[in-house]
Amino acid sequence: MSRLARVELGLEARAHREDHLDTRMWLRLLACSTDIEQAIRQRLRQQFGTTLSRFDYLAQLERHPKGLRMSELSACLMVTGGNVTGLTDQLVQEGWVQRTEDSRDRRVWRVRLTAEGRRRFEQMAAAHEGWLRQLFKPMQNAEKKALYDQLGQLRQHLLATSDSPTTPAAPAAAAWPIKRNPNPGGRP
Amino acid sequence: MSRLARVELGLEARAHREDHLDTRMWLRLLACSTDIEQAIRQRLRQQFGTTLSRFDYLAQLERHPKGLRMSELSACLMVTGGNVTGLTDQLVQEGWVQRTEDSRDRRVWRVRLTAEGRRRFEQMAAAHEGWLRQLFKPMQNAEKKALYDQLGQLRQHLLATSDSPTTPAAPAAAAWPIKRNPNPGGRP
DNA sequence: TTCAACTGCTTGACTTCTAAACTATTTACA
DNA sequence: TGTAAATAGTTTAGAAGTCAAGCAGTTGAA
Repeated sequence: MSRLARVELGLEARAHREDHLDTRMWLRLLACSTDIEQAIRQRLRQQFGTTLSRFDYLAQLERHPKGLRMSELSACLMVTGGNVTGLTDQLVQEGWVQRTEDSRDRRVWRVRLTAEGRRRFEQMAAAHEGWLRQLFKPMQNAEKKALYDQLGQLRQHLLATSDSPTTPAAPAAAAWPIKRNPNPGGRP
Repeated sequence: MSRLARVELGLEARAHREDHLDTRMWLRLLACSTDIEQAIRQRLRQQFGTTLSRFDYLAQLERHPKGLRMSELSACLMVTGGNVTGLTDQLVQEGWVQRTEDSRDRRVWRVRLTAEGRRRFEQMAAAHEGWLRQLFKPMQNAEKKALYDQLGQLRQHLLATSDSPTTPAAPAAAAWPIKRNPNPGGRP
């Protein structure tokens, strides 16, 4: 057994037997996700010298040959605009993507893969799919399909809930009974 | 609809229709996990002024009243040792946890919750469970149970696979056909 | 037509995580 | 016993993320 398994299944160990099913489900979901993510991250780094964020970024562009705006990338990748600016700067400098101006609105950048970027991304994508095939090899196809469908339903619920006005995104001014880090901004 | 949903379901948009089931399953799993994680993170920050990492850290300690070694925390939390050192420093300074020496081995620290830390954590844990209940409210109980079981099987497979010698953790010296960022370490 | 409000992106200060090198201690064994 | 290897934890440089402030361009209403 791996070291992780010996120490009570990692993050999932947070679940007490008496915890609510909701909590146990979430911790298990998180643990699976983290396991896989770390495996992918490691392989991307070792075999391609790149990171998961960059891979995700390129993957979105590959889906959209006409390019995407920064703000669209930001939404697709579920990260902030500042982050997209930084990633784009790097990838442009390394020749994977290019920024082009939008003729209608001079504020916007349209980003797309370069030919070279596309070629390289396709290699990574093929490897990526292979890794996943290997990771999920022990699962029956029916199992996979069932899990895929369950997750689809969960996602629907989540998206629906997140819009509902019954979930105030931010309680006007939340009480903060807890002292914040008195030294924000790095080591002494 | 939320902004995210309009833009093709976020990370899951990476999935082509023709992608292998493995890929689609992973992207969907990741998307669910990210959605929930961001919701929890936001609430922890707004309502308790703390972070998910700290919450996870405290949760592990709460499960282990006798305390844990740094290395055990590192394994449980699935993060590196350096990270645990940093989190511990903060939490000690803020009075949530305490380090005590191990009498048998002077290299090891045993970390445990302070009384105050435990008291405060319990408040957060209660809120946390409430948030999850709300997030998963639209799901049927049978659905939840099914998903929980599916994920359990997946986790078993993953842990088993990660140990198997057929998955070389690190190919001896991987080819790096890709030029690394020529300017490592920030902006020009 | 002009100016206030909005939008799209960038910047800068900061946090959190990683990987890898380092220190201190323990263990194994010749 | 003495020393090499292993182990526990810390440090450091760098990646990647957040948030908030700022700037340039666009829009809309007086």
